[in-house]
Amino acid sequence: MEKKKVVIGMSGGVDSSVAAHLLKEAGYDVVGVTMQIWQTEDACSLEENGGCCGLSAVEDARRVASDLGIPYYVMNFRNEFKANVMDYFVDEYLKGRTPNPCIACNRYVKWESLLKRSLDIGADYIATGHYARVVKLDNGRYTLKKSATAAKDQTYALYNLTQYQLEHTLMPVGEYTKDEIRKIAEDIGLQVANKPDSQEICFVPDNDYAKFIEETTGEKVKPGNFVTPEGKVIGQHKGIIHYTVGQRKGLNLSMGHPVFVVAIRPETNEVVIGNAEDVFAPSLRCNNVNFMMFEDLEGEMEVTAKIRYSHAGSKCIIRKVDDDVVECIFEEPQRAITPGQAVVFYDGDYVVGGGTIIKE
RNA sequence: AGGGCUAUCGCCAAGCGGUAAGGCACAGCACUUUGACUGCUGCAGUCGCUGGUUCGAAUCCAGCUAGCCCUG
Repeated sequence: MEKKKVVIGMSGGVDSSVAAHLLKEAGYDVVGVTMQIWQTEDACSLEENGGCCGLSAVEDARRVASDLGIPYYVMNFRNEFKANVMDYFVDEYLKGRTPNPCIACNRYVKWESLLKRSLDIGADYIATGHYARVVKLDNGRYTLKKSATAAKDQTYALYNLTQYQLEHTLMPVGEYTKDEIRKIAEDIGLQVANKPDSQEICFVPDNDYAKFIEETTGEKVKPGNFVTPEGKVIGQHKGIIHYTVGQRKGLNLSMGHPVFVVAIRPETNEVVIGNAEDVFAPSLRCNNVNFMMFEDLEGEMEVTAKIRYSHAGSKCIIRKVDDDVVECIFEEPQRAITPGQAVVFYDGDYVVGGGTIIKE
């Protein structure tokens, strides 16, 4: 029987490197690929920022592929990344919303572009170093299961995957803890064993995303008013792109007690400021919905929803209120429900589906 | 140019003769494959100015300056 061929997306980090190793051990015909996304050629050799989409990606990944004895290629996805991740990121902020670029990158770049090109060159699967597990349910559908370790689970950022994409995806790292992965990396002698995890937005290395937006658009954002929920003006803000719901730092508002961003109003260029308790809300709505466990949601369902990457999850009831709109009513009010962020529904360890949070 | 009140960190504010609390803001670090939240640490050699009393003053006294209020 012929070996199945799998393309592993290699970032040069520990996780994808070990994933490649695990696949090879499991008997797959493994091909390593690094996606060129935002880096310019001369920046690729810089030695900073490990992990997902870091600067030293190509150099490290090539080295790992060589160590593992697998073929290695670099594929250019700059256009796809620019259009679907960077431009989306900028547009969302300009609209007063808070995007999650990693989710967009996963969906459009990794699971649309990379998967297509991989299948084109004869692969059966693509694989990544995500902490998540692809499983097939009794009803024949594919879904994601949380990784073996609650401490590191990345299913949230992958809720968008279609059945077809899941059917052609392998995530071998999902069965292990981060420590186990590092241990394996050490045992097989990988140089990258101790590379730090990635963080921040990969294409904004200095973490000043507002500056990035202004450089991209070539325009300064307009300052506006900070207002209370009652409409009283209490100060001037630097432009709505600098803020997100729930934010406290950087407001430069000295009210005697902590104050937070409650909402952003792009129509009037206002940022609404309130107390800690004003940031809580009992429900949300989302669109761009994708379900994994079933074709479509019928009636009501009790699930656990995560409203941001590092959210423990909270019990709620979901139901459709329109063709592509799901309403989610929480048992307990949730803090900083933010338009533009993803909400992902879970049934135990399994991903039910998810969507993009919209304004109430 | 009569009378009263007030002047302490960017903002608010303790202090009432014994050697500058606290909150907010701000900064750094930790956490984090998004933005945030959170936690930890830091943050007035000086109390509007000038003199005086005292072993010792932000705290008492005098003058000056500034702001607020009342009466001309």
